[in-house]
Amino acid sequence: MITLAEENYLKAIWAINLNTNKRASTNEIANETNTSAASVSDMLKKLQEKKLINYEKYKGVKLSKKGNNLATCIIRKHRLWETFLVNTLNFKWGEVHNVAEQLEHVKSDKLIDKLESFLGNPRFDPHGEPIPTKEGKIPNSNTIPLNKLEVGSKGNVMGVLLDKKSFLEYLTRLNISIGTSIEILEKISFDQSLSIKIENTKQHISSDVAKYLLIKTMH
Amino acid sequence: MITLAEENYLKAIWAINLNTNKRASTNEIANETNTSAASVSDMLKKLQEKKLINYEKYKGVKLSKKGNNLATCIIRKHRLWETFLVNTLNFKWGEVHNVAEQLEHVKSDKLIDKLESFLGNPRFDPHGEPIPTKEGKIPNSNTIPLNKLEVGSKGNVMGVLLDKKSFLEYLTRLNISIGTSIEILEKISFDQSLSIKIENTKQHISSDVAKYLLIKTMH
DNA sequence: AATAATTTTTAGATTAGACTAAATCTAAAT
DNA sequence: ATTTAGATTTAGTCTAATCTAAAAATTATT
Repeated sequence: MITLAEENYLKAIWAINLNTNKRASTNEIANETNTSAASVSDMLKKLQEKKLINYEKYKGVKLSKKGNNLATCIIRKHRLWETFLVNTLNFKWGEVHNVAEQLEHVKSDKLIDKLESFLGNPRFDPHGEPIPTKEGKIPNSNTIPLNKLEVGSKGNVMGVLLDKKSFLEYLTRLNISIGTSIEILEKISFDQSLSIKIENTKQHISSDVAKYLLIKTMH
Repeated sequence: MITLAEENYLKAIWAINLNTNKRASTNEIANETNTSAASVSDMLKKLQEKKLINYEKYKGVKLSKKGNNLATCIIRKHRLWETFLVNTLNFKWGEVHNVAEQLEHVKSDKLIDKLESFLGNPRFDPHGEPIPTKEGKIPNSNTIPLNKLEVGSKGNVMGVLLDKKSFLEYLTRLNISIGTSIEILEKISFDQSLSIKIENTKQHISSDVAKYLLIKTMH
């Protein structure tokens, strides 16, 4: 049986592995889970014991096949619950993260399957992130972060890479949500900030914001 | 902050107080929570410390005002989630208890309020049990257990007093669900078992079954 | 009323998950 | 190649929630 704390560590390692594609370090995990390096070190031994990760002292960790399946399953639950909260219960997209973090740990395969079909088998959650299938496949959205696009490109916002309240509320203030059309007018070479046209209004955003916005370009 | 274990103890005490209307004993609570009397004794001190119960050594416990409010709130969540599982996700009424026991601990007032209004502010759950309101009021159903009725009475099943899989599956086999019409044909004085007519079919049930069936009589 | 049976509490351990502080290892810089 | 800075692990505590076994209190029985 897997505990709640273990699930949260797996999720953290999954997120680090995903972004950087290299072994997660003890400090990175401590940072992601808001715990101390010492606690992480303890927990890595337990997860190794349960064959959920590949761990060598001082060398960082990767999820094992088994650990990856479990983590993917938790992400699946998180994103389906977020979809439920926004689409069915009319939560705003910035309010759902904390609640979904609790709901994702509820243990019942039947529940999540029935929830999925009730929601109409969605492939993306309200932030545009792909929802893993029951088999663990992660849909491809063919999107690219806004900061990787060239001046002149046009496209639509398909998702965000950061599920953080302050970020999402800022987007709302900028009038940006899923589907919003965006065109890059100018890139400032000094700080990589961008002048963009949002639904025909000119705005200026930092590169920090741009890197978390997923765009599907037109071609 | 209240922990998961504390919530479960409050629920257990609530259930015992409800049925017997007297102080819950250590052993009763241990039985209800599947723990040892020693564990209960420890926990009662903590709950007393937090002013959630009135506890005197060797004298049993009652919920305090504060403890009762909290317990009612948990029951409310449990019953709303059961309603969701049955009405929205099409679970069978015998399958929902374990899942609802997990969902009831999710902490978010907004979630439970939105869920309630999504479900159409139901007053009774799929087992016919009253759902406490946000203010803690418990709707009255004007029902009476089947074993308290006299021979010749007619009525309809409005709920069950036992949320246990084997019991609910047996009811399904007897063709009994919420709304089913029932008439008492004969009561065997030896064992208090009953001959009843269920939707025009004759059946025989034990007094153990009868006492958990809530009937609304016609008059 | 004294004794027996039962219930409840206390005492002492255990486990999971966290922490701080100290020790050890790795990697970077001189 | 040392030294040093930074990362990681170990050692030792702590708290919450559980347990068993023993002690104490209450209740029931003769």
